[in-house]
Amino acid sequence: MAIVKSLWIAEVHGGGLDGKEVLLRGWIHRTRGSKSIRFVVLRDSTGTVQCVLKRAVIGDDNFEEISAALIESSVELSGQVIPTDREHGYEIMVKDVKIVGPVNPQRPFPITESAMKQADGGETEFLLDNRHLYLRTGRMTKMLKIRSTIFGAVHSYFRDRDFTEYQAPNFVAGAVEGGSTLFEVPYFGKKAYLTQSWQLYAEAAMPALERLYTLAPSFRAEKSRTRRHLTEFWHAEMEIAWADNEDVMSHGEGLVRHIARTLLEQRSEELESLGRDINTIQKYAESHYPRIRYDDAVEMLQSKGVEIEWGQDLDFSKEKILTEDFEVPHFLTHYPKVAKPFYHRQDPEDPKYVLCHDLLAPEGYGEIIGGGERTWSESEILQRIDEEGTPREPYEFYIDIRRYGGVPHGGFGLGVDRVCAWLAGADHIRETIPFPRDSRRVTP
RNA sequence: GCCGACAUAGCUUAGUUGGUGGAGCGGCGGACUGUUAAUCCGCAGGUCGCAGGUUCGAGUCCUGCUGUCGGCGCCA
Repeated sequence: MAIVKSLWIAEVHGGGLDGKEVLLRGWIHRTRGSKSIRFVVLRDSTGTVQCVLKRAVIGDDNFEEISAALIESSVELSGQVIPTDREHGYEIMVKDVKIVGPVNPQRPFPITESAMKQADGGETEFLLDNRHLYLRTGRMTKMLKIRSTIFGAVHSYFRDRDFTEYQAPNFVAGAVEGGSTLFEVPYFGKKAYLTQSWQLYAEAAMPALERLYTLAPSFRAEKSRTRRHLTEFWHAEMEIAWADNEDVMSHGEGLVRHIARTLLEQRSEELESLGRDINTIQKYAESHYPRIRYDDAVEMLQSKGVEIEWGQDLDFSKEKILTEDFEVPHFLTHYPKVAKPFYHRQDPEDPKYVLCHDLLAPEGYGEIIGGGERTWSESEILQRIDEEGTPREPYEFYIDIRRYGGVPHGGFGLGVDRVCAWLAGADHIRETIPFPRDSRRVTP
């Protein structure tokens, strides 16, 4: 082919190429035609364009070949950009075409219109089994771009504020919380576990870096069957020295707003084509996120007739009722000490509570952040561990951080996939990650 | 861990009180010089998830198993 430089399809639609000859590379999205004319809708990572192939122009051999080519065959073609008043804006009047990677008619591309029909806002077993092929369909492609932008926004938020990115090991010896939800892996004759959180290791580096963050996978062996749980999920976590619960919360709010703002700037088109109302995201990007104390939340629930006792953790069914009253994310703070693990610092003003917070996303998406101020003095941490009945030994290194110049500090963890699901308006967290892992699926 | 559904062609599905399993999409063949999920004609494609049972006869009724989906708990 005479033309060397290939263009993106988005560049064609960008205008200014009327009458110019271009080379495009991509995959056949749709194809239809008759004995002497063929229409191929070509797709690349930037969009689609209709290409018109006439037998009289490209010759019999080329014409037969392109007419026989199935959906998802990869092709390279060159032709003239022509404006059209039909649906597409611009088309390519093709002069030359080459099939690069054909599709065997014995095994046509399995993801058909009928398979996709069910996928709109949900996923079928078939599409999950064929995830490697589903990725290239429009809905997943948009989701992956939104996801990438969110990941980028997490990095830019922290880096613009002088946080240092810091990595913790993924193989660990113990749990952050619970213990029942750890994935055990054999480790040269010993037992190791996949990390549930970066936090304990982050606290170790807190006196060195003071402001640190990570964006890494966490693993939880929960047999959860819900639309907001994965066994392998992406966790954006931060830890900051000389900070109290309020300071940490304002970073949580800042980060989420920054993510929403970045999406508006860079992915409005994708969001809208997934059916998301931009005004909704605008609200999330601009509003202040209210704070409610646990006690007030319990009262609100009781006034709605929900049966809840003080001291009980707020489970999802109760979160859902709470979120009905809010149009923007909101923090729940000051949980009862009995409901939270030892690393949450108890409130010096009332030791029944701990200085913690959860950020709940509206529209029924629920918890996206969990964080708070850490128990930072040696005496308090020993007291909290002992009163929980937790053995001290596995936490010696954690206690050491307090023995050598403990300072007030705190941090939070944000479920990035949950944020993707919420902001993109996905029905299930699985829609937001290329190869979702849950208690029943590790393939493909 | 608990509760509830579902399983029919490559995909999405219809299938009546139990009586020889249909369709649309996709594929193949043909028609058509501008289509838009192109259209029109034709063809192929099924161990009705698996194993038992009831019955003259089971996709349909019963039991068990497997798989999947949804919800709860747990959490991000």
